[in-house]
Amino acid sequence: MTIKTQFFTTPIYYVNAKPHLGHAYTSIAADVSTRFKQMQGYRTFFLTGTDEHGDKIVQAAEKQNSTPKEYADKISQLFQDILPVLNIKNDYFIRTTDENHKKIVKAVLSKIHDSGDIYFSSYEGLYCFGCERFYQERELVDGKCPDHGTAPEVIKESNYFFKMSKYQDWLIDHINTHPDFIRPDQYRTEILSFLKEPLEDLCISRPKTRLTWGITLPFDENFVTYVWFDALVNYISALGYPDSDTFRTFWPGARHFVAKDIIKPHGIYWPIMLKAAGIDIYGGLNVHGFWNVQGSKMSKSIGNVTDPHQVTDTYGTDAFRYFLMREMVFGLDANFTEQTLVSRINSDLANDLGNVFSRVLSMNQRYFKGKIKGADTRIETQKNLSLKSDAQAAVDEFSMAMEKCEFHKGIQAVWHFISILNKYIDTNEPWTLAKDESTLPVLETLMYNLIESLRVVSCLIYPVMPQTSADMQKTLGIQKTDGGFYTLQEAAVWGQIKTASVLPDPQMLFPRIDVEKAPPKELSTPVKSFKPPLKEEITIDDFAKIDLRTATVVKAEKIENSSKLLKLTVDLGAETRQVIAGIAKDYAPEEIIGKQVIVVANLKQAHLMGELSQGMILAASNKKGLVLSGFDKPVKPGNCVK
RNA sequence: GGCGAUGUAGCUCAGUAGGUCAGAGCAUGCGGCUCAUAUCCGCAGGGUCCGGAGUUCAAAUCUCUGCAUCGCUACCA
Repeated sequence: MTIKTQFFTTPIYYVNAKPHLGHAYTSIAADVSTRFKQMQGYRTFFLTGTDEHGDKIVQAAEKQNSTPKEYADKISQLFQDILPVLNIKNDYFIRTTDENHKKIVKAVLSKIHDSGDIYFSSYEGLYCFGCERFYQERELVDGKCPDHGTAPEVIKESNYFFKMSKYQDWLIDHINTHPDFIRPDQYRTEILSFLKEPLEDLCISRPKTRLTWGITLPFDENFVTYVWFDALVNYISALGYPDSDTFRTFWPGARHFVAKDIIKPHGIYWPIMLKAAGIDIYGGLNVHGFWNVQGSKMSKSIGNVTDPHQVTDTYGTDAFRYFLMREMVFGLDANFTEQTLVSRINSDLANDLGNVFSRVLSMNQRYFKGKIKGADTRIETQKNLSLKSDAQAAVDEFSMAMEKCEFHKGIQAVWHFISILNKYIDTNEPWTLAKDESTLPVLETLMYNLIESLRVVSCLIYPVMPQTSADMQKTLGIQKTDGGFYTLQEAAVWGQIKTASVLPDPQMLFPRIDVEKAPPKELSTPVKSFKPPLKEEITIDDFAKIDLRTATVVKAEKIENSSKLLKLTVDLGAETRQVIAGIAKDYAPEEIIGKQVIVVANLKQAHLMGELSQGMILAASNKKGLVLSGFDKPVKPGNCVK
């Protein structure tokens, strides 16, 4: 018989930032799924890694006076170092700067190039030589580069393009015929709706005159490959595509864990790349949502906690893993707060799991000095004391949910079982049975069933909390060597705890966190950071170039077909001008007439929606929208503002 | 503006072949137990299921419309 296999991946993380909560979640989810698949008897391969090429890395490296490679080494190491901290067991860690990866990217590119799906083409764009990049019209400030203040030049550049459009219909069909291809469903719909529009071909190169930190195209020495083409190939290069056994064994049915922001490259580019290269399409995508961390509202302790190192240091790895898996519905966004985390730890882990474990084993200690007595099946039937079917139900529900990445439901199934155990104890009152010699056999049956149930619980929590699972099993005297685990099949077999063995005193699995004694909130100063980050420092001379003037709005009207833009006529004293302002969502034309505002008066004029704009009015922007600048006393139009 | 999603108890959310679907967990209050990490068990309070209209004998659940929030996108000088 053939052993079933499963390949799971995380995205390769871009090395321009340190690992944070989002990275931790994706990796933990993939790790949990991997461990679960192992419990189902699958052979698994779990891949993670870092994405290390591109402009941003070069720039970040320059800032630190190091080379791109040195910089990438450093950040990549951070991602590698956090894996053991989160108890993630990956089979391989790939880096896009690995020689083998580069080789395979080239091989795939050659293959697609040979088959005619890559073509050379030139296009025109606005290019700033200072930044060494193209700008979209709308990115420019005053028609100039926002960084250099110089007007970008229209240049013609040639690049290689990948004919994605050719495969659009094929992809739509593939998604329709493979319901599992993108999960959960909402993201499948999203991709399909995106595919209703014609796909544009993908630019996959950068000339070396602009970027050298990348993989040279195999068919043109003067170009490097750009962005996704390099990154996505990691999923097969890591397995040793094309010839290795590992690739042959694990590639079929591969599933990629990704956050919702990168479903386009994964759901569209990647399958088309594979198709074009004649490689089997991966099995599917598991798409998850974002963690919201309420930025500035958070106290320091909470704020720091979003650093995975901090939170695991404070609360432990298993508690962190549990919280992430329990709190987020896979696919939807969720909130991360320290308060919720602590609440989960106290109620679910300490009060429920930890307490029932301690409760049962302490009783067994007290009544039988830790010795495991057996269950009397006759008494069990008579008094209806069996927990077997409840355990089986927990295993079944757990399995069904985990299979679909419904981690929260899987966990709920286990906790429902724990709740049954508590009720079972309450109903049968072992402390009463212990007082009467004649009911000792009933007590023995009771205790055996409870301990057996703890065994089942210990097996089921393995994917989410491997360490706690092992700790429980050690106490129960059933630990596997080498951090092993029980398969679902093994776990479900009732009656495995050996009678006559003696269990030690239980240790406390999860101490309660005393909320009262928690660090006083007022002591922790909020860590606020500018969002978006502050721009580069400028001098007073730089600022002096900007000519700000007071102005009065004398006329305002909506621009047809525009949802954001208002056409304003402003009085600047010396002259009146027409200014197009993107404030229509927050201000009705009539309500701003007569308002005094600040205008950037020496801004180069531009056209928007066909309308001339001779300046720009200043407004504060926040989440809710825009608030116009103004003055607390009336001023004459045309005055300087400084 | 376009496309999509969401809107159910104080909080986080379950809940569609439309009829015990008005629920769970946490939080709150009361009662009980004492084996356990002041844990566990039971009970209670509290909701116009975003508003409105419609289909139906019957709608949180279907249709339309409005409002709010979020995401993507278009034009944010």
